[in-house]
Amino acid sequence: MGVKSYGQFCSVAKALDIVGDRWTLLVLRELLVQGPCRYTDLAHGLPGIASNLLSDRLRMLEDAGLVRREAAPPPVATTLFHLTERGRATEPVIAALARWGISYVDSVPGVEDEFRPYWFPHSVSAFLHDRPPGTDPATVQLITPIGSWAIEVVGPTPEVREGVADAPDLVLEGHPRLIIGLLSGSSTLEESVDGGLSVRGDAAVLGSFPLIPT
Amino acid sequence: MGVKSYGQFCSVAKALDIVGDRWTLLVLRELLVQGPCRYTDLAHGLPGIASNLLSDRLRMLEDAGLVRREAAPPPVATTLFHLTERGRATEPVIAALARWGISYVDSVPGVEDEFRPYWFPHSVSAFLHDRPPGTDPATVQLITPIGSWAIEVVGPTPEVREGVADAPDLVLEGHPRLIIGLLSGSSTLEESVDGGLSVRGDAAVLGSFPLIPT
DNA sequence: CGGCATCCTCTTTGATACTG
DNA sequence: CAGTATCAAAGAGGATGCCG
Repeated sequence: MGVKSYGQFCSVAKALDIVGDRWTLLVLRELLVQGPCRYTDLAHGLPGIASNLLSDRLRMLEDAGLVRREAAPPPVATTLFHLTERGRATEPVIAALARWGISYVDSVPGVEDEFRPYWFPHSVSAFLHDRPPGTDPATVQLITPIGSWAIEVVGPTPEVREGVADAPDLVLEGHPRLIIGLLSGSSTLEESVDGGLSVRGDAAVLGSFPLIPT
Repeated sequence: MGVKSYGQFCSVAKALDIVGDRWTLLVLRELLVQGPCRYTDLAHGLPGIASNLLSDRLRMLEDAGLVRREAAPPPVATTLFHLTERGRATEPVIAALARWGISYVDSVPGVEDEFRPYWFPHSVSAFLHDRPPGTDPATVQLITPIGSWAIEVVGPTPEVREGVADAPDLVLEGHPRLIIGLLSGSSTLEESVDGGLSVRGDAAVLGSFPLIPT
């Protein structure tokens, strides 16, 4: 099982020998954003995966030393899948993919994509970057049908946390799709409002907002 | 052609919808490290790829706007495959994979991997990082059967260039495998010397060398 | 229920051969 | 040089069954 090695003396090829199979990187994404998972948690976060494939992928990741299987104590009373240190080290790969892929999230409108609420803050933080020195602190509150999150730019690294901030400079309310579209730059503020996004507060904050430079 | 979409509202999944197919990221690697390529240059840099697959991948990358096909003027007189801006933007993904995969390059000793000399400096630079302020400048000369490169740490970002430096602090000579093993930390200096690496000069330079922290 | 294993069909791949 | 064409083998997807 697993796919044939590329057989190249190149670290990119070697990496893909291990995590390049279909679904593998998404299994790692789930473990990164959900933390330790039961088998069914993983299956739920990977809609469409065949059960035998999830099983195969977990075994391969275990063999490669990226995932560890642990029998959880009574309250859970089942096996949990954990990332090892080496598995957690794939985070920069996932993050790079998340940043590159953000412009495509909005761009397949006809298809009804699956969605899990806990993916959303991860998508948002993927295109925040360290603010340049001298930037004013700012808080942007996101309110969606599937949850609320606050982006807080206080220290050098912006943080996305679940919940509602005290005195946000800006409140964006609407479908996650609209918020992603606006923050990623694929829609203008005007287009987003036309599409149904509610914008309250100081929209100028967006201008100085620490997005990833496109 | 191409693999079925994951159908997830997640930027990682969207990215993998486009670059997640087998061979696709390696085609991008070739275009990144070789620059604009003819079809046969790509085929040569991707040993083992079937011609129809290379053809498919190039068409998919073109359709997705990552690659542009151009008729080159007379001296070349054939079509060249270029990366677009969007294609070049995958570089952080490739780099993250290269860094993560570096520890596996050395670890499949039995297999005879394919090798292309121009991959080597790219592998080396993948695990160099910006030096901390106050680090002394240093030059390390690499000499291998397939070429020589100099790592120069002068400005904040180390540079790998082809050729021979004037007065290197350290010279490492041997098979690329040995050098990668040493620089990536998977072999000690002693093991590398035992394995046939020749080390001349100030080996202490390695200690202060700006490697990616493991 | 959680964690698979099996069986079956369909798509993608790999290898080789051939062409404008 | 830059692909197509063909075909066998492998992997993916889907359904269902099993076992603690």
